[in-house]
Amino acid sequence: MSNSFDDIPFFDEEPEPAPRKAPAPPPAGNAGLGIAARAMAARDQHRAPDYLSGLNPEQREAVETLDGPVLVLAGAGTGKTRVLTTRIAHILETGRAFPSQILAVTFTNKAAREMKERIGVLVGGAVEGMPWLGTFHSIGVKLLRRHAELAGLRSDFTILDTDDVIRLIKQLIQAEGLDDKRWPARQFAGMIDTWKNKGLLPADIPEGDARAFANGKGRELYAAYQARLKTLNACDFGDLLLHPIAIFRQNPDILKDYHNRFRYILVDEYQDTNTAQYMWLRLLAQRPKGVPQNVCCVGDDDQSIYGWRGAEVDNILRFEKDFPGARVIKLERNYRSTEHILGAAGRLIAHNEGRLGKTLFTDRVNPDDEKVIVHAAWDSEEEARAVGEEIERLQRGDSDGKKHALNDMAILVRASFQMREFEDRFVTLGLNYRVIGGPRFYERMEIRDAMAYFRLVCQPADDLAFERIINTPKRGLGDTTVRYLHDYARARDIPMLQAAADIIETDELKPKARKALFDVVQSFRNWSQKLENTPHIELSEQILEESGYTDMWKNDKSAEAPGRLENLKELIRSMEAFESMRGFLEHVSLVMDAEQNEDMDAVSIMTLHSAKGLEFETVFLPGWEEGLFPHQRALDEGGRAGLEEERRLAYVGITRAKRRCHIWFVSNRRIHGLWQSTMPSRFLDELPQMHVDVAVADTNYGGYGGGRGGYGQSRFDKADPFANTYSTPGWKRAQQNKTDATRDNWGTRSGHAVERIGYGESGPRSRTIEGELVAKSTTETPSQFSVGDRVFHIKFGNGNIAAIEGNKLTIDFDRAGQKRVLEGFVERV
DNA sequence: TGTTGGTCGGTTTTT
DNA sequence: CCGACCAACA
Repeated sequence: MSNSFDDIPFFDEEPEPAPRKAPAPPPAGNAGLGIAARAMAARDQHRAPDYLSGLNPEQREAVETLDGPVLVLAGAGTGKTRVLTTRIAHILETGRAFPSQILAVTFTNKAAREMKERIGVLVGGAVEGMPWLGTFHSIGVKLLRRHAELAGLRSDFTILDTDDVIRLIKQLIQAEGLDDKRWPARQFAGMIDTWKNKGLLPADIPEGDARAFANGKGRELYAAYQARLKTLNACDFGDLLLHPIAIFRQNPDILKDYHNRFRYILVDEYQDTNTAQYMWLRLLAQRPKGVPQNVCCVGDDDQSIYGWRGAEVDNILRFEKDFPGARVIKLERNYRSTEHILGAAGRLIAHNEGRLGKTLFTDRVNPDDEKVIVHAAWDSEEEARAVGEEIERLQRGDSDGKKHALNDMAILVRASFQMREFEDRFVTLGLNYRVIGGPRFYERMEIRDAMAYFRLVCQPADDLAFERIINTPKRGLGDTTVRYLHDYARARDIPMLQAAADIIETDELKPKARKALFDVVQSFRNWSQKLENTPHIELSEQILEESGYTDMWKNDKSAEAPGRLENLKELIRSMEAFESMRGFLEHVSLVMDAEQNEDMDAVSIMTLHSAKGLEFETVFLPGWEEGLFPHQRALDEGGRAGLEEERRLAYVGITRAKRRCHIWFVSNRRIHGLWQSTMPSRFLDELPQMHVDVAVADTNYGGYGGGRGGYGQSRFDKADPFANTYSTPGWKRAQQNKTDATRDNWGTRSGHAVERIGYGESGPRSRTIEGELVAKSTTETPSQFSVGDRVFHIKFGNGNIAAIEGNKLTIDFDRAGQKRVLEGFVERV
């Protein structure tokens, strides 16, 4: 069957687009001093081009320093994207390079899309001429399609998603005769990912890593995985970077071609690059001595929040070493936030060591600007309720007479489980919200199934797609048949679809299975033939109809079925934007997200991680408690570095706010089903008092607790409401360790609306302070309580102990019903 | 082949 | 405590 890839143009077959306004093509060989001089002259003599006006001096320097390496340290809200896009426009307008000679790399597809749009606006018109603007991965695919054979692949290779990868690894683990329960495929997929992020091939992985998995067979398993990918004519995401790196290293002539091609290289979000990306970049950016390395990296070390998935902040920290003579430009003038927000964020991030050091400032100071407000709530339910009320207040315009749009507000959480409470609350309030992130369109089961059909039509060797849909819908081709097919194919080193075609010629299978398989094979033959001459939309619909896939969902009576059918329609609709089925598949494998509905006015709820790069008038930051934020695991696993990354996350959160930033913490949170008392986040102590207000009693204290010790005014009555809470060993140590860093905080902390419920002496909840673990001490000491004891709990009131397991008590409360709580939080009455 | 019960884990996510 | 996922069943 023909499997040509003619519809994907290779770069050197594209006609060179003429520069839009540039008078002459770039001079070959030298760095174009003549043009530079002319551009400078043009700038000095005439009015600067429109696109340069309105840039501040630093931005302008970043745009106009075209020769040699440049590092732009762009703080939050300092116009980073503007610099990047204007710089590209400037390169084009001064005729220094054709659009196809600029390599511009982003991390997300969204960023790439936005950059394209904005360059289009600046240069006036479409930017189709920028074929090398994209994510590391999409550019990687392009390179790899061009040189696939050098990586042992054909140019029509498939890109596997995580789901495929896990299934494949599982097969390999089982094939090795290993227990896939003991050695989970998911975990190994994670290990491979980590290795590939570091640019490590099977031969390169540390011996320790290799031994740590699959009875010491880690390395073999990784090698087997790579081999299997090759036979499948497939690669995973990591390979999109690693294969090009290997190709460049082994073929200096090819690398040289690209050196000649890419006159200018730009990298966005440089602080998020991992080692593999760094290696890739260095290969492309390096130049013989004397030839300027026109590489411009833009980033912010203070916003590096992806260390846990392999990003190396170090890449940005050592830029000047890597590219000698680099010009380093700091953008510190912030156009987004009020002085209070910048002041709070700046003081917080100053607690990190090992930063390049920037201080954001603004001179648009307004005495009416609200300080950052810290609120205390009793528990997460009250937190959600109070945030909901604040949102409604803003919406109505109570406080300042202005009615605020929900679109201008966001709730940024540390962990996604926090979202639920807000969603619940907003549903009851009838408040529109949208969750950003979460499960994505192309990850839905029905979409993946449909895509598997399309993949198999385009790429008959895609065994993973074959196995996914061969019995979906049910065709009576169960495990036994599939395994037989699998073994048959592996033994002869042919694709399973081919194996199926062979087998139906024999009488190996039972008549029923044979008939079913025959039908499927026929169908695929039919569809593959139509691939070249039938419009892809029509063919796709046909495939889903004829395969019985849509019928399967039509006959499904479950509640989700109609939604799934709707998604399938949406899938077909989204294909219209593409020229061919292959083009569509490529897009989807790289761009996993679908557009969000922006029309509705709604509050956004998302994690801090997905908020990077966004901005909102008002930002709510709930859950600032030790253990949650900074997250306990970040501290346990990352120590000081982990803490600093958490702090950067907090910095990212605060700097998302343009005008209003409300931070919340609660005293009680249910973690793994147990009610736990929590301490306010240390980050709160790191905020400067002069930019922060503490909201006093701004919530309705409903709930339990009745009578005695109830949550209300009384909690402020105590001479020192922190006496109990802050008597844990960890806290004491933190007090001793206090440096000048905390001196400018809120001093005595007493006006602070908090009370803890730690009655018992340092309960079972010691924490980590400054990266030092004070163990999550669950030391099993015999309980001081017995079943039947009458006890009091500050949240739930009085009750009787029904059961005791270690330090966990099950208590029948008079008013709150049965709850499980840690014994440190109750006292005998 | 679909249901059920039992176990395990429970931060962040792109491509 | 709750949900996802997997193995054992009817």
